[in-house]
Amino acid sequence: MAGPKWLDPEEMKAWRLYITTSVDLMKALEDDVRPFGLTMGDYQLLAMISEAPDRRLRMCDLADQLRLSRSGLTRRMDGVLSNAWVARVQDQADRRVAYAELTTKGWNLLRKVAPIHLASVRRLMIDHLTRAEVKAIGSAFEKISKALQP
Amino acid sequence: MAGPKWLDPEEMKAWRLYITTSVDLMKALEDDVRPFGLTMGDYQLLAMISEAPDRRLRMCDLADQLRLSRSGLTRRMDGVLSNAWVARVQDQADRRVAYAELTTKGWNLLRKVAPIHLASVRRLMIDHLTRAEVKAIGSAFEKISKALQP
DNA sequence: CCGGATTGGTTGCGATCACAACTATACGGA
DNA sequence: TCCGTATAGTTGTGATCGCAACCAATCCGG
Repeated sequence: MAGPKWLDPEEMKAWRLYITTSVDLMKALEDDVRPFGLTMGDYQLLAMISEAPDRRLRMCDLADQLRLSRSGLTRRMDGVLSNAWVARVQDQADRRVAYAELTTKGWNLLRKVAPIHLASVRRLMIDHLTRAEVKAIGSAFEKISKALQP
Repeated sequence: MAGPKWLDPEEMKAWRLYITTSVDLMKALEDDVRPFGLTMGDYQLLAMISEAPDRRLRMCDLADQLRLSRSGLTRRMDGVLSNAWVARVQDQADRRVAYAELTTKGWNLLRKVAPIHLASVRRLMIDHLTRAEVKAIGSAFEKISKALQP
């Protein structure tokens, strides 16, 4: 390991601000989607499905992409299913498989909320950053992500 | 608001990698402290107290710094109290106030775990970044943090 | 010095989510 | 074909945490 046991002041500053600010940022984004009856978890689920072919995704792929356990996804689906934003579609070929499919109602909701959510991301984060900082965050987390892949 | 409704590709890349990688990173750090019987929440609580004068902190200040609600902190204290890492000390002057005070046992644990935790932060995050990226993350989250202050 | 407002902290309750155990389906080698 | 294994998803249980309601102690205006 290259480094000493401790982080130098700049590393410590980056680490601490990243950790504490991330929590605050998430709560603020949560506040901005709540008026639509959504949690950030719901929003991310809808957004993820909306980008898949036919606006449907296998449950287990969805769980992986959302960083949820299988059971976590089952429980989260309860909410979006009962609101009829997502429909459950059983695969005919492999009957173990279920798809989560965005309904028209879900799609309409997402079209309404997405611009507002993205405006929040801008207002709370992106608009405060220089282009270089945006790029640095992109490249930094890309490397961190790759290193985490095992 | 300066921007259009959507994020441009670099902004979107930064945003998405930041969001998803942060979850993975937290889980990996969680894994690294678990062998010591700690959660990251416990660790951050101990670390926060350890830096305060006399290694004690008022409950409500601790809750604010940890981004926990009052009740959330009460519950989290249950764990560290029963492990005797932290002691509860009632303030004599203002009898509403309780302090969370690091015990010798808690201090010894923290001295053992801190280098290992910080090594994890290095290995999983800092060591993959250039100095410029570390600085950019520091300055970026500093600005985001300031903008979030109500 | 008294009564209302404020502050500090806990408790009841509900939401979220992970782990382990379970069911059901599909696959693959003998 | 058949059985062992792997894969997809759900359910029981327990941990974490926030909100609302609550109690206790302090502060403050009159």
